[in-house]
Amino acid sequence: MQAKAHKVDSPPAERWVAFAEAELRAAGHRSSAPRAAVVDLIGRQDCVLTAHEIAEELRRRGHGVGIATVYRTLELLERGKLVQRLDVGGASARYEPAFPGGEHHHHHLVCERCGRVTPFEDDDLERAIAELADRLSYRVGEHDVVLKGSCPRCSRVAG
Amino acid sequence: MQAKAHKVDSPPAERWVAFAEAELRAAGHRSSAPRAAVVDLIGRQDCVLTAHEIAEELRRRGHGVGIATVYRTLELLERGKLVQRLDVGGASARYEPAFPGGEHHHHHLVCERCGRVTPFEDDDLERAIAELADRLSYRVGEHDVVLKGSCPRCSRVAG
DNA sequence: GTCGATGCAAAGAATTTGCAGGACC
DNA sequence: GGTCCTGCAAATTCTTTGCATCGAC
Repeated sequence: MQAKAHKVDSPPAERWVAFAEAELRAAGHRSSAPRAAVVDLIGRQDCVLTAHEIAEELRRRGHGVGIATVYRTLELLERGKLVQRLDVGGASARYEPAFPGGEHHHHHLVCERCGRVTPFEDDDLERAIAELADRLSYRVGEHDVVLKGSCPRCSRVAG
Repeated sequence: MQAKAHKVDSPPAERWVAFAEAELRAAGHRSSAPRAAVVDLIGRQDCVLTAHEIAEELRRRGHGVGIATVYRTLELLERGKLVQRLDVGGASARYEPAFPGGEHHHHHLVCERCGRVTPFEDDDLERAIAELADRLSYRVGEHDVVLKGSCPRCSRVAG
């Protein structure tokens, strides 16, 4: 339960991609190669991505997609709760696949030195948040806790 | 412990303002009216403010301060750990006074409907985070948990 | 054939930076 | 009087939007 506790079991990419495409279709959207490429990339990445990173990676793979299309697709996915948007404090927002019913729900640690984003799950934290929400008479929705700190590697190197 | 649990005791503004000014001075910075106005406003506000809000409020009070100066002052304060920067998901960053030694440490709830930001404290959450950090062999620094949801008022109005 | 989707480029918004002049010590 | 600070405006970066064109259904 030490250094590898941060490794959340990798989400079933294929399942999410199929699900997301079906949802978009069901919502009355047409299918298209650029959009499919974006959805596919998001589903297969294990780390959170920025819009720029998505566009860049697709270009590298030869399927150049306009940055506007990337943003429009992300907005669509976010509205359908198919992706989770993260604000980890950098200039740009990051996105990751979201599963229905809160499956694979997790949070993130951000290393302030190297910028690495590490997912984690924790039942105690979840419970604390739930009790908290009751007490505050606040309805907490799809919360995402972003903790900032220094990852093991960076802590070792520089205090 | 119900609807008013979100009211954290208001921070001692005067004390923070004096402390921040002393720290800046000690760090070798000169004093100036614009910078003092920014520090003073941050210290007296009970809610988190954006750079734009700070500039706007100061202009309203007749002490127009250039937006660049506001940003430069905020950066200075942030580097000295005199303010805490918050990314609550909007377009712009928000800032609030920070006290030495983690005094008045708290977190925030953000209402996704009305945008209101509400501070809260919670020992259980704090404990869960501390244990978590150990287990992950991650060194968690000045963490700030931002929970998003729907505040009591908005929940009552619209489901 | 209609209407949504795309890509480019322009528009916007937030933040940073260059620079000339002014203020502090 | 030298150096730091300020304000303006230009530059950057991220994101959104207008519009003509293309493609799915």
